[in-house]
Amino acid sequence: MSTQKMGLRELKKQQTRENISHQATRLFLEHGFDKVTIADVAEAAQVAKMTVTNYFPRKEDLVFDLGEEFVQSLARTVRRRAPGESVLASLRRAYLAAVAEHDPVIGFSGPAFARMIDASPALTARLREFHDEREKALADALATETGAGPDDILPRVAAAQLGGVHRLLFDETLRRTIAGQGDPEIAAVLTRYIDAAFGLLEPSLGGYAVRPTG
Amino acid sequence: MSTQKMGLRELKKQQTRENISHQATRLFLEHGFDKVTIADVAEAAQVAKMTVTNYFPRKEDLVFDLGEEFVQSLARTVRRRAPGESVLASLRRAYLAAVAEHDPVIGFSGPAFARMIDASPALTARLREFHDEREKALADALATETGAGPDDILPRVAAAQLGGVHRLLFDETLRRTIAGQGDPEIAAVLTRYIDAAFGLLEPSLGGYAVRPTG
DNA sequence: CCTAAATTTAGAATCAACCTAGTAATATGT
DNA sequence: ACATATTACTAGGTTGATTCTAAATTTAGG
Repeated sequence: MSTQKMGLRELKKQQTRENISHQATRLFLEHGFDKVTIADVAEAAQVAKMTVTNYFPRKEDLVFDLGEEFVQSLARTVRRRAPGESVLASLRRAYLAAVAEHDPVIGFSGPAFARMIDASPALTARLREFHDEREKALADALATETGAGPDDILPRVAAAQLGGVHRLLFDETLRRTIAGQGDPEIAAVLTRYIDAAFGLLEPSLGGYAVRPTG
Repeated sequence: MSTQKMGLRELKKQQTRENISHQATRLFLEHGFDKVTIADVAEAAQVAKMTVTNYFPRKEDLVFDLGEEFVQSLARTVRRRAPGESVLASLRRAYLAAVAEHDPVIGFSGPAFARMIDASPALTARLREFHDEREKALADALATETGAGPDDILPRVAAAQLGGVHRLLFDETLRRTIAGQGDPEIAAVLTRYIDAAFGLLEPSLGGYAVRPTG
């Protein structure tokens, strides 16, 4: 990931990718996602169109740099939860922490970015896909953690409920950001919403998949 | 909706639309969604390409004829629930009924159709969008039913949980259909899954939005 | 029959996505 | 250091969904 142990070739690839991504983001925020073509991005980054497509197979990928991090976030939180902690408690704790630091991964991406996503059906669809992947990753983690079989539906139901809450709060963060509210204000509201949403899940999931102590 | 009180023009439009949809479905099931072009559909239906696009703005719309029905189904069930019945109970009852009659709207669409969707990222994405619209429609219905304000998140959390379960069961139906299981067999499994999934929601949502008696 | 409105058509333009063959740069083995 | 194999990049073209236009056709309503 870092520049450690990286040859000249890897370094240049990193630079090319970053340059393309940077130019694309700049153009998208300036003119809107749909108004900027792949050719525009290629020209701004001084590379061939094909090079843009090589690094970012879909145009939407130019926007969501944190996609992989986003997809893995819930599954990772669950896997790393402390002994004696339930899945629900670990996710709630992690979410509160992310809210406190205005983490972009939960939606604190700034007004321009939020507007750009909201204005583009293609980006909204891609975001939906990420939510889906994240839920699937969580379901897999839950199945592994609880030793459930492939036909056991409980991990998937739990993942749907938990993923649903996270998606909801993400959308709310975006919505309020677009409405012009500041991050601290949104964070305050989210804290209350977290209590309502996770609190509702407490009776059904509070005792689910508590990691054994020791 | 019916052919009642319909002039010649409306009738022909209906026929044109049905013809296009029918030819498209036939071609898609035969060759796969991605292998058939809009031009192919237009040629088979003996109309101009533009006419296909006029009736079905997106290529995916040629496939999902029951889309609007699908989107409204949960909200309508909730609005029509009996006095004294909770939202959760009404949805559970409606789902069991749909399973019993192998309703296409919950995923009983036949192996060829299921495979077609599964094989096409565009159709999968469109289906995701429908799930999303359905959840939003349900959230609106719940907000109206409970007289919740626009900043009340409870209806949206409930809709996310309920919509999540429905999406899960839909996907499971598709998955098993693709795996070659017959409708009766799938219906039997679903009945058990319904108990597990709705049962898990019982403690959190069992008392939510019970319609007043009288 | 005649005119207005709606529908359908043919044709072109745009652009994302994909493909291919060739060129340039880097890495590797001697 | 040099030759050769890999890998990255480029240039150019193809496909197909989507959008737009103006013209032709069809229907509705006098």
